[in-house]
Amino acid sequence: MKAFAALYQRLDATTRSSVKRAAIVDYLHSADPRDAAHAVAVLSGQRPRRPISATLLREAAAQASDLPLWLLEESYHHVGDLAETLALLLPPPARAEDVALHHWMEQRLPQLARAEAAAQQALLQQWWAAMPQEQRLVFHKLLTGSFRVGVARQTVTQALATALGREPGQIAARMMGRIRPSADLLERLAAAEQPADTLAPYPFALAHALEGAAAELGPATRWQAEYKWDGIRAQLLHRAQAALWSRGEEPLDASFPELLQAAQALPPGCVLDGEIVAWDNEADAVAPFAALQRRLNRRKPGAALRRDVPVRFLAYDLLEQEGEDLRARPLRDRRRALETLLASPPAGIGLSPLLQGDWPRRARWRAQARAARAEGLMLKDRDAPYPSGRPRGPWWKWKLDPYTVDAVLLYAQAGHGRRSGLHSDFTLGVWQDGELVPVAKAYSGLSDAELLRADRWIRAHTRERFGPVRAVAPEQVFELAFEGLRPSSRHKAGLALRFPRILRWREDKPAQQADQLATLQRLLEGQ
DNA sequence: GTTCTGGGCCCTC
DNA sequence: ATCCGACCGATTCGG
DNA sequence: CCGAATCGGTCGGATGAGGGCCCAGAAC
Repeated sequence: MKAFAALYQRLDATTRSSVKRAAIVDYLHSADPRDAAHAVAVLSGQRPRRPISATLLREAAAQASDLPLWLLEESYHHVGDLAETLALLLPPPARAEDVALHHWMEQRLPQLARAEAAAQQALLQQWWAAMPQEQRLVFHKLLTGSFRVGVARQTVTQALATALGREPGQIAARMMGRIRPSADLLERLAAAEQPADTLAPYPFALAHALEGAAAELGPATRWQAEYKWDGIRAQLLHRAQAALWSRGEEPLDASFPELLQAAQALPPGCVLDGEIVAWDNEADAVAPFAALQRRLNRRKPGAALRRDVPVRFLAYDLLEQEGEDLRARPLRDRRRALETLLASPPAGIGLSPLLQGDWPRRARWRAQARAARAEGLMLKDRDAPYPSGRPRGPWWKWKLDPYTVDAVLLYAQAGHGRRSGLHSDFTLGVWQDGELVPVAKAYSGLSDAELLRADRWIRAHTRERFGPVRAVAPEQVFELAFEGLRPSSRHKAGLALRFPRILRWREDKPAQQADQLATLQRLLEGQ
């Protein structure tokens, strides 16, 4: 763990990816392969399930440091990071022993997870007493689950490629899906042959938002247009078995068994890229995203739920056919192969239709997108291979224009991490019968300078404090942009905004001129 | 003792 | 999802 | 011609709403 803690410190001390890469390479060269395997898994975002609740952890830390719980909480609010707060407050260890990372991951953390509450705290006391101070932070990061050190999967991939002397592309392909952190992980990543039994997906192609006019992309015939469905992006594959993967590389097999069954009817050795959508059988159309959410994260959807919320996989790309990787072929070829493959698709799998026509015609498709339960259109270069990651050029999302609303700042709360100490988290409201009712929280959209100015204003105009939350004089108006509305119990207004963000600070506008709740309610009904 | 509720986490968008 | 800001590498600018 | 400024592309970090899961503690 000593070497891993040192690696963490090197990663944490810089924002330069070149330095981060070098630090990981150094670590991989010197670490025990068993430890390296776990380090790779953790750094690339594969975190163990939380072995102890935050409450028990805090209590144990309060006891170990002989501090009252409230003081620990207060310190946490100032530091903004639980793992760091605890690392700073605990007394120095009585003795120091170095336990290997793989031992922590394979023995001690599972042991902690299995233990009863009292035993968990006893174990922590025992471990803290023998843990070198500089290892605590990393240890707490492993415990709290929030292992964020600013290392992208890609950084880890590049470091692995350097350390193992392989192409980043090969490493990236082998890192897809779940990583098994066994002692031979590095060997497996470096091996010349891809294991035949893999059910791993391909790296997902992602798109940038289109800025400017679509016509600037060139002739419409070069661009394939489809709806941007409001569902869950996924790869559905059939190799030795069927499998379904989310964009975050989480297996979705358990949640959507009917899609797996459908995939088994496809010829083996094929991988589809597409969108899982909820389906309205009566209307024979896509159902709202909210319906789909009831299916997501279900361990085992019951028959009633499956009947209530039927789903479909709308395919729009074919990445593999008869075991052959098609990604290098131009989209027009892949699309043709996809249409042939799905000429008479199994129940549950559909073909996402193309939206033909020139740019003005496509602008009209886009204008109607909301009625089709789509968020806009996708525009894809027919001559381009399947993109890896999110490059600029081959794929664009041409979303609907967002709605806007002018809302009044009601409450503010301090942020975390980079934002700790700044009141960056705003709750905003609109008018109803002469009162302001909260409709949304928003932070993003202000520059650092504006945030600093807003923080100063908030401190000077606080009316009341509820713990970390301040109620402020209802004077400041912010223009919010959002993608849609839905009924909500979270906010007093009874509705919530989707993807709210601050467009600008309307310092020119008095609070009385902010928007009315009725306006938003009408918008919700009209949607 | 059983059921309800709220908070934290973690996934989607 | 969204957004801002920092960094990186390549290209252009200016002395 | 070479170093400095600039620019597009990427990456990192901090944040929204909603639903399921899990656990602890309260209510019945």
